[in-house]
Amino acid sequence: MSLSMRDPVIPGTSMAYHPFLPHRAPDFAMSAVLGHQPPFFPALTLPPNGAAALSLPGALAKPIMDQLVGAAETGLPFSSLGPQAHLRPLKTMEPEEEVEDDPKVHLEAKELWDQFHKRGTEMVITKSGRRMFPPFKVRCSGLDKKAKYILLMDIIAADDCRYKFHNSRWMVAGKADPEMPKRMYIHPDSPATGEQWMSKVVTFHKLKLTNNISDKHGFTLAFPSDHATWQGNYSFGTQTILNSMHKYQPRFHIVRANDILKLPYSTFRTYLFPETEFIAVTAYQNDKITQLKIDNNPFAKGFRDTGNGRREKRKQLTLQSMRVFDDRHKKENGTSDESSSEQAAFNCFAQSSSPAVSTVGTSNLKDLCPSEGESDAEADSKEEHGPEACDAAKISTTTSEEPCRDKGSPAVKAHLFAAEPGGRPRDAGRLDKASPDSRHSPATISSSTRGLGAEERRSPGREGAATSKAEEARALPGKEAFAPLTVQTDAAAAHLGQGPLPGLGFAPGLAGQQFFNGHPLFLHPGQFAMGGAFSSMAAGMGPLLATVSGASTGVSGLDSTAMASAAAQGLSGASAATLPFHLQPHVLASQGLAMSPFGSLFPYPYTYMAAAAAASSAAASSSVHRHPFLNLNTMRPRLRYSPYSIPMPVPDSSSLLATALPSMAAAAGPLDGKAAALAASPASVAVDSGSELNSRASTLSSSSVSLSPKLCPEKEAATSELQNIQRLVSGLEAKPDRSRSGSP
DNA sequence: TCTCTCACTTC
DNA sequence: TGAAGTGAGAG
Repeated sequence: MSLSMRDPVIPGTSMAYHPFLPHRAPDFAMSAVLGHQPPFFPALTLPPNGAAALSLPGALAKPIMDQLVGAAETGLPFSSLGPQAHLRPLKTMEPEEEVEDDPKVHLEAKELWDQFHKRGTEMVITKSGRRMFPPFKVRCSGLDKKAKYILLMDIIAADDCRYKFHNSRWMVAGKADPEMPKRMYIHPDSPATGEQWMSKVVTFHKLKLTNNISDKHGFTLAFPSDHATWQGNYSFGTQTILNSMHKYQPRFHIVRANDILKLPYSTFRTYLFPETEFIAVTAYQNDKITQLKIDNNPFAKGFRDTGNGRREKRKQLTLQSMRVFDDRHKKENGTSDESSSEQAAFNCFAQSSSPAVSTVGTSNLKDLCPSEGESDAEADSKEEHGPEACDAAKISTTTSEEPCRDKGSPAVKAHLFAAEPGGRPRDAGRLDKASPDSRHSPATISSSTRGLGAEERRSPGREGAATSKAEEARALPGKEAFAPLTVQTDAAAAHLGQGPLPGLGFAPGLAGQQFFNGHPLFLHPGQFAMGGAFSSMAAGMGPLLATVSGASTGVSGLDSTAMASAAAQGLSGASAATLPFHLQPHVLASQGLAMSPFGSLFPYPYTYMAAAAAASSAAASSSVHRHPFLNLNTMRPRLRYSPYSIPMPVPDSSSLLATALPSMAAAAGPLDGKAAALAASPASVAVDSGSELNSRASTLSSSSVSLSPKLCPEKEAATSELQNIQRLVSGLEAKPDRSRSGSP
């Protein structure tokens, strides 16, 4: 399908825009492609000094501005420009010929992410910028070896809430603060061939998170246009600006294009990994997360119990305090049951944390165990000890904390697509999420502007999974179950001429524009940013910016960071090592370009949640904006999703997988088989609308809720007790240091 | 809550 | 050797 097949932008409603250019560029480019003067061009014009106005880094500004805005530099209003403008030849603006590819993305360091998700999902942001931890790393497969791809990442608000850490858990504390300008980070090695990308793990460790709205790592620009759609700032930079105490969801995008200029005309495949969702904080709130990072981040090695640094000294001090406390406690209270029990717990805590007592190099596991009580033991054991200690450490199958709190993938996913009419905090909805471990599944979001009928599908499996807590629980101890939910946006069909699409988060103005619908990059004008590519321009952006067939940059740098987490990952998972990728099908073709039909998506047995990522736009309502994938069912189905859901670890079902994906099944380990089994045949179920979705969501929610009661009491009791102990300890120390107390 | 400095680490 | 990434801790 060629670009010419797309419907023209509806005059006065929405305007296509190029992320790096004034909004007119794309339209103009399109006009060039179409070979005619766009009739809808208003009188908007670019400032003569377009390039300067954009304040783009030289390396970027040059090629882009020269080629796309070159005409503007002459002072000519776009409206007067025609195909004869100084734009690149039509040919170069056309999308590359269709290439057979079927990108799949596997989140690396998944074990670590899972632990991260279980423990509270805190991600530190600082004024100067902090790297993400766990590091966002993915492995791609299914790419066309010869074709070039641009890989991007951005972080979007997960909901409209502000959070607070209260009583050892995250709670909604109100409405979200105004959203920070969003940025899109382009992997510095982009563009690179599929072969190059697939040869290594793609890491985004250079992306930093900051709360400094005025950080200089970005390039902000203001558009001169009066048009509401174009107001706002675009920023590009190595750092993504986030609001502290707000929840975010990283997204990964694959775009097959050898030229950044083709981004607007290329298919965006967006992948979401629920377990990577996090709450930005300026200081750690949850000790468990701190511990996780200390134990897995090389740079924090100095704080490990096994180290010789300050941590060790501090621990010793703590030990002393503990002894004092212990003695005093005995003298004062004698040995009542209560004290005994408390003491027992305390001792457990202390002992485990004591290097002398704990197994070599595995002290942390126990530290956390008592401190939090909860089922974190499993998590802790895994992460701290790696696989070897993990199994043994799996004490609790109930993610006590999880059920009670607002986390959980399956439910999350359900919620992602559940309507939230009252603007109900997504988080609230999440209260009923099931534990994340049962389904950390990557969500794939593919936006498409093709004229397919809007449909929503859900795999039967999801329902079963949602309702089957037992199974979920069962799955927890062992491996992760995957609850796939695939959603495909079909912007074009969904609403052409229908006006605003709240469900998708399309700005009213964009509703009628299919060209860019479903394109995350374009649907989030205010959120677009370029990241590290600029900082490391020479290496990464050079090629990217060199429009045409620039020499493909190698991906040598992709794997540069081998975090300690890798160790943990490797340890804990036999799964990680043996598992083939957790592939994510995505499907979408942006702008009418024919891409794999949805049907082709379902065959993938993996857990995916495809959502309408693209949806949001600067003009979109805040909630929608923040949640492109939410409220999908608030209106007519605009999404086609297929939740593969769930945890139906039935051996037999694996056969299905094998059938569907012989090669994959063969390669996959037991876990995969399970995951596959979980994924019901997507094609088989075509949910027609939000109503069903809602009902399903409801089911999920209710089921989750019902489960909570069972899991919480027990856990809470333990937690409470532990917390009491912790408080006592805290009382003795200037600062509570749960994980480090120890006793002789 | 946030910011800054510090000691420590990796690379 | 030094730049840069860490969490702790103080303010």
